[in-house]
Amino acid sequence: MYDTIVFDGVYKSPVGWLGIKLQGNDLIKLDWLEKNTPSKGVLSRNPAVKKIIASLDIYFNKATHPVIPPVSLAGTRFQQRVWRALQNIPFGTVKTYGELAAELKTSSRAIGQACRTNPISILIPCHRVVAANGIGGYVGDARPSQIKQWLLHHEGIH
DNA sequence: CGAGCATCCTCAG
DNA sequence: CTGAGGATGCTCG
Repeated sequence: MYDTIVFDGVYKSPVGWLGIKLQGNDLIKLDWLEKNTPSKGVLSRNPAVKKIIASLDIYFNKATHPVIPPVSLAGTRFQQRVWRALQNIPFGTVKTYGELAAELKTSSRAIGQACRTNPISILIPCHRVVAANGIGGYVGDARPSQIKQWLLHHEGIH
């Protein structure tokens, strides 16, 4: 899946490993890893990586949403708009695809598509967007996801 | 332009 | 309850 991507660091969360990819000091990708964990590990001495790891620690240990470190997002103008809107959803609350669509004057499917291409998990909380009837999809899969359920539960949502 | 989406709503059984 | 089907806006080839 990420055969050609070399991450600058990894983070071991309670639900799986996250890969951290930088460009300069900006975070450009934070995504769930499958099985193989890059050899650099969590002990990177890169200060920018350490900063991101600290933010993730805050999210997973203190159960609040951390200040988002500098990111550089590659995407269309529409995707940037959706990703910015996602960052305004507070810890512990959810919105449906339809609600976000109404706010941004677009369609629910377009919201889902933009969520799917979000390059930065957790810090840009695409998991707080749920379907009108159920939990909705995650990481490109329309089926209910264990990770998404865990994250929502972590934020006190049943 | 056409197809594919992490959706939503309605309607028929 | 279930499933089919149309509406929807955006992206990619």
